[in-house]
Amino acid sequence: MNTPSPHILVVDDHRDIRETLARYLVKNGLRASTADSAAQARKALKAAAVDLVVLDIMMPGEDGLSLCRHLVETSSQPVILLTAMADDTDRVIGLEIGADDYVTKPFNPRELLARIRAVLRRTTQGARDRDPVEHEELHFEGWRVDITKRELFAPNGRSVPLSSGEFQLLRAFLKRPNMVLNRDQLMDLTSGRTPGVFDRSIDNQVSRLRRKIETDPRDPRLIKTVWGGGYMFTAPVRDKPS
Amino acid sequence: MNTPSPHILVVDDHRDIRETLARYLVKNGLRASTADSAAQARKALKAAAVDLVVLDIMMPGEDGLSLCRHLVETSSQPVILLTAMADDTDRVIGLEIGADDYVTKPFNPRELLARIRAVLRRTTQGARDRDPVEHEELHFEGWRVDITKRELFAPNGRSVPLSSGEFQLLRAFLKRPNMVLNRDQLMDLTSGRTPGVFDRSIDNQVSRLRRKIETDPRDPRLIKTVWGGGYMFTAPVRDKPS
DNA sequence: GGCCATCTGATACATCTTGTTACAACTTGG
DNA sequence: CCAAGTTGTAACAAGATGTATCAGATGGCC
Repeated sequence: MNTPSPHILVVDDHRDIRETLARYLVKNGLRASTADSAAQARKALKAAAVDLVVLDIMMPGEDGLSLCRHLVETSSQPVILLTAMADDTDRVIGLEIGADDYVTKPFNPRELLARIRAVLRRTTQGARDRDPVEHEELHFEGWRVDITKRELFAPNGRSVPLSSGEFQLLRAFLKRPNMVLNRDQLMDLTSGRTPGVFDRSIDNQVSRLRRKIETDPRDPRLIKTVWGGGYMFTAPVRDKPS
Repeated sequence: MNTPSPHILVVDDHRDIRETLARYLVKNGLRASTADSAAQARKALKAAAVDLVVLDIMMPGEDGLSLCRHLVETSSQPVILLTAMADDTDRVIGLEIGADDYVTKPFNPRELLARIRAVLRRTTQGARDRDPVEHEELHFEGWRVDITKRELFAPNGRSVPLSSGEFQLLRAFLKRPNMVLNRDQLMDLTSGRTPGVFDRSIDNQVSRLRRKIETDPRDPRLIKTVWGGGYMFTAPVRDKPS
């Protein structure tokens, strides 16, 4: 399990489209989950770390456009809109709201896949979808992380010892920078177990990690808290210093 | 103006399309130049710093697709392909070659403009200055807001701690300056939940935000109250002056 | 095994955040 | 000026978060 393949969330109220598309994406090396309404989509987004959302804007109940607006405003996932009407007005509105792309039904799944890949290519940073190299090195703000050797080096070059759990947490953050990860997702990405009801272990690990990598743990610049949402790593992460 | 407006190169062998589109782009605050063949396009690319290329792939002489491939491989300009045929195969080929978007003729100029803006938004900050993380920075009245890092800096440079909710509210305002936003809209833009009947939470958040960013909270200069309408942020907001 | 250091989740408690409520001040229309 | 409705904000409570401390668990070492 080197680099997980990008996870796509397909939101559409038509069961056949939803399922067919998801299967097609999986067959092409992506991970996919589905939702049949805006409400369900919100739940799915909380349950797993999603990298891109394919969203039908014409759905009963909550408007797709409203969900799209909310996603663009508050989260960092790119959005590709899907619609039955080939109406120019709606196309433009979608793009102006901030969706990353727009595909009209009936769509060619191969085209949608190409667009998904194009958007991912532009939006993912770091080594997210790069080939697993044997010496995976990540850099941020002068820090250097050797993923395979599980070592962390401070900007001054000194090695900082991290425990296993702290390292897994850091790696989870580095692979998804600028993305809010809630406690369930972090638990899944680090230990893989299911969190208890009053589970504070992630909070503890974050606290311990902060103590080691933040200049001032009381005013964290790297690992931000998003109240009611989780945590977010914010720093330019790059693959190798050029 | 601090940041020069993006320069678009329109490559098409139809004079009317070329000129009309260029005029439309200029009218909408972009700079534009034109070329009627792949050869001329290459000259234009050498003559001026072009930010994005709109390229008709069906042209006499050198193939548009070949130029597109060349651009994608050797330069960093994003490319939007333009074509007369609504053939799926060509669409997909274009995207797979690495074009950033694809529009079929006849096209709605407003849509093309929206797509140009979308592509520029994605590519400008990222690839250009080698910083893979999109550093979305907004400025108003000496204040500086780092959207991705969720940080606010006062005119004196000192960091002002904002809670998660306060930050989301400020961001919603900054993205829509001089626009009256009612409580439902603000609720949707910040928390995404549906407001109760006697919901005063927005009022409270506004009050808390004002306390932090207004010089005199009792005489607010930045966040105005519109009686019976909502609130409005009024201050010249500009993008990162780089 | 016995000893020790380290790691990690659980617990507890201080602190922070936010929606709710209440009430005073203000606005509007008559 | 009055009544009804709207807004500002203090006070409060529920819930979320930060982290010190502790107890098992684990693993190295003799």
